[in-house]
Amino acid sequence: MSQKTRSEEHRPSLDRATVVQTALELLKRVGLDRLTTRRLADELGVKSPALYWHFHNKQELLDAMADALIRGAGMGPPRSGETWQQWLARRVRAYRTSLLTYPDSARIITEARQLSPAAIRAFNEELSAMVALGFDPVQALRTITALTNYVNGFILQEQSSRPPATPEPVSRDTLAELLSEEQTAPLLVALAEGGSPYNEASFEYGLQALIEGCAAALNRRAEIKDVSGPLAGPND
Amino acid sequence: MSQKTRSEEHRPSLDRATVVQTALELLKRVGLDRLTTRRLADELGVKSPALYWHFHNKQELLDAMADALIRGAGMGPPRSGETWQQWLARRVRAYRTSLLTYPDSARIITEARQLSPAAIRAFNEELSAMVALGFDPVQALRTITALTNYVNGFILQEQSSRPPATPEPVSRDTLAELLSEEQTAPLLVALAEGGSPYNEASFEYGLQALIEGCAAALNRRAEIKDVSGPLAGPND
DNA sequence: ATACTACCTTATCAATGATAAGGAGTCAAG
DNA sequence: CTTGACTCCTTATCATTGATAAGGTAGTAT
Repeated sequence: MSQKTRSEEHRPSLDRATVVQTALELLKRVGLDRLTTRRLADELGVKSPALYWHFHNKQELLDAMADALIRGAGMGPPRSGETWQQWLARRVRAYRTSLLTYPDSARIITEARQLSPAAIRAFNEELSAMVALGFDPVQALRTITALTNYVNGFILQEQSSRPPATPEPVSRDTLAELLSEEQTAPLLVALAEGGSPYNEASFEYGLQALIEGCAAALNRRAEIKDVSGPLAGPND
Repeated sequence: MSQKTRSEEHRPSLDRATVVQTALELLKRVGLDRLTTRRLADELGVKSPALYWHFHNKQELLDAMADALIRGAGMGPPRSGETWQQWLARRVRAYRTSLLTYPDSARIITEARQLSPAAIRAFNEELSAMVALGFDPVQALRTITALTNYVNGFILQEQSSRPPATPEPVSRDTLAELLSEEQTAPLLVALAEGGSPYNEASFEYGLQALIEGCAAALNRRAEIKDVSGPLAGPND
């Protein structure tokens, strides 16, 4: 009774995977606030209540979308010969690049309530790889957590300014007024010389800083361990 | 005609400041998704359309709330004798502590469309202080940006798991199952030894790493400048 | 008195997430 | 072949929520 050899015909037109896939495509075109259940149902050639057969509610669909976004964002083990710094930097860049192709993706991810077992397992795999590279588990988790929070925060801001509307929160002319005619206001100078705080260079700055800072913390701990007990792992 | 000596009576029961204040109190009690215009109006002893006299739409109210949250989150110049590392760390901690008293505050801030001139000016003040401490404007902006994005990302996750419901995304027992009985899974070990990735220690780890990494970048640039041209600013 | 402005109310929308009830197809058992 | 059950979708219908239109009331200015 549980083993159901489904015949070829009457294959249900929907399943979770296709719904999620279509939802992501729709998201890419119209953004999160126009991603309504009706519109998505239309896209699937179906009426909106049909979605509730496959998902308890919209949040569950959004969770599944978040999961798909994360899993499509290039998790994976380090390449051979890569330092963990190179690996994690590559991974974080891939994550950002991937998310930037979907508007509001960071919002969806940060508001997701829970991820799939598969995603959690993949995450655990990464921790294992880090441990293999010399991290202890707590540091590995905290390092990934820090990186993830940084990227999410960054992308969130990057995506919150609508592309068609304002490339920056406020136009530069308006800013000049606000800062009371001082053309030497550091904010104006910084924007003129460094561009938007949400460009590639700005992203790299924080990413490198974070990774470097984690490396420093890791080295300190390694030294301490070396002193207190020379049983430490592969610390080159 | 513009100078209106308002008589004592018939003082309008609402103004933006009180609406924002009441909205923040309501937020603290019920959270963002129950912060509806009707409920807020009730709280103010008024009918919901009255709000639209003071705010164009709900987003504008949320923007004002974001602004109030930011301005109440302890911006300010460094204390005398403080290194910029100490100053910024203190500032970021105060920001987090302050935001954590309001549920969903990070969501409100990251989704805000624009801040008030006052907030922008305050931000510019901070950049000025950083420049006075040896930053060039671009680095100052990028450093603050990085820190802000990290904190926002962190708090967002911290606040996304509902306090009454799940203290962690998944319970530890469930996790154990998911990770296929391996009690040595790094994720399990890390959680057991280091606690939730959204606790104080985890926050401090990333904060310190980020600040330290920025310091390293700053030092590198200072050295380069020292070599290429000794015209650099107040550099110790 | 008249007109004007500031501020709020009542009535009403449209959009959206969600549910209830039911129908059409498929399958297995008798 | 009929019956019942299960899967998956539809039609009808809600309740909630942000928002607007139109109007009223009280002061203020002319």
